[in-house]
Amino acid sequence: MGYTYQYPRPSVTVDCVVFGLDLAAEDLKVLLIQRKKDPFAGLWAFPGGFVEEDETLEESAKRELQEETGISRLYLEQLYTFGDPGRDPRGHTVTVAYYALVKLSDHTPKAADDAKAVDWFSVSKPPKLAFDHAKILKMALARLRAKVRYQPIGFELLPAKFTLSQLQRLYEIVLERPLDKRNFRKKILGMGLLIDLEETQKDVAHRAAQLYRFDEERYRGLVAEGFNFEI
Amino acid sequence: MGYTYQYPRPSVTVDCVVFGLDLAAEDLKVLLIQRKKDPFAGLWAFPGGFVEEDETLEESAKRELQEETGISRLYLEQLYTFGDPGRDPRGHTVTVAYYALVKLSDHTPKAADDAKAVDWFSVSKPPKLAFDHAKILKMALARLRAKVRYQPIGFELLPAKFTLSQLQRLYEIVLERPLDKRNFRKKILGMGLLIDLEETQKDVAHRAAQLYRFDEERYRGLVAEGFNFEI
DNA sequence: CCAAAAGTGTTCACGGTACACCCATGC
DNA sequence: GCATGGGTGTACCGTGAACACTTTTGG
Repeated sequence: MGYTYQYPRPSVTVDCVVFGLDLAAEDLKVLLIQRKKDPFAGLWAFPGGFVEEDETLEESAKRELQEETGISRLYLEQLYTFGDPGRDPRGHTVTVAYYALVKLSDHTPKAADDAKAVDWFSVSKPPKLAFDHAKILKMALARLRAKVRYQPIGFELLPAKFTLSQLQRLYEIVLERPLDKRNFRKKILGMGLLIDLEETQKDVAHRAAQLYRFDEERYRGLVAEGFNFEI
Repeated sequence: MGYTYQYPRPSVTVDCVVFGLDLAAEDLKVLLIQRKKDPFAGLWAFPGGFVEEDETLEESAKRELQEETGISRLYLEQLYTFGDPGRDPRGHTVTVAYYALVKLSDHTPKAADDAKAVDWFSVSKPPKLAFDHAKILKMALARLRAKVRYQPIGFELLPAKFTLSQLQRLYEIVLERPLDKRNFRKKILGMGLLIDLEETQKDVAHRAAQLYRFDEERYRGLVAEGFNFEI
């Protein structure tokens, strides 16, 4: 039994580079799965797998993520397609890579999954990666760093309610450079995209900060008028 | 005869959206091929075809372009991968789309190719396109318009020697808005990326303009120092 | 001498950047 | 009362935007 074609066909897979922000450790994390089988048994890889019939690439990416990590709600965007022959020793495989942003708080420990080793790693010192996943990670990071500056995707990494300091720390972690507090607040509040929730942090050992949420609706409205988000 | 696999596999193709700049007509053009066979016989499509074993996606794109249009030297960049089931009525086909920039002067008539209808069309009024190529064209245009502003790829569309007015017209055509002549010159010359060839236009019925060429080497040097090109 | 495009400076407004202190809260 | 982060305003500078006339060349 099998499927026969006149010409050879490469396999098509999707891979997801899932980013999460660890505010406590002030670190950007990536979600990886440890491979049980060869090739690259023991090394870590992005969640992903074969594209099935009758599903779009994005559906495929979401399905694999759900199956392998239980993650469902996320920001997902196509990154790049890698198809060098030799990138998979088992045969020509073209992989469509996606990158995803999730709220780490929604998907914390994960390690004790169904016998599968799934874990978050610092993007700055990841374990040894299978296939060409180190190259994919590098490209995903570059894309995230570029995109976070001109699209309000950073909010996808934060809890729904966040403080201005958390938002600033997010940008500092992703962009790997310090930002001036007063200028940051002036700029971000000036855009009018944050809704003051009239609610403050609880259980902090210092003055409690104001909580905000991102005004998605207003953002769409402003974009329609030609507004450009920029940090 | 044939190739048999345990699971069904989508076909993998590449498609190239080739842009050329028609300075005489002040128009941005795209290179299309008329389909002889069904599906979509008679409609126009981007050059492209199946990815073969043992070639990278980019090699594949270049090979198809060479075979179908004779074009070889060009700027080529991956655009996006389209894989919706149903985008090809013959079966699930994933296509990795590239976009390319060529110097139109090097590839002018083309129409009288080996019985194949190949022609340049204005991007603003293309003919009816096969498959989901209208969607791909739209995305390629958006990418070009965005990228031309922060990467010096526009030069790929101009002859090696060009005048400042031609360069300005290029940006005006691609961005679809007028630019101020004095500000444009101030900015572009201020970057120090143009080499004055100490040579002027010939055979023009008005004051001959100075010719320049893009200083690729200096651009790479500046980028290494953290320079960002921007129009 | 006329048509056509080349070439050239200045002013103004705005946004980015630099920078330091007081405030509220919990322990 | 002290440690910890929260919250605030102003001055300067550089860049982007607006804007009009003179020069050169060929026909």
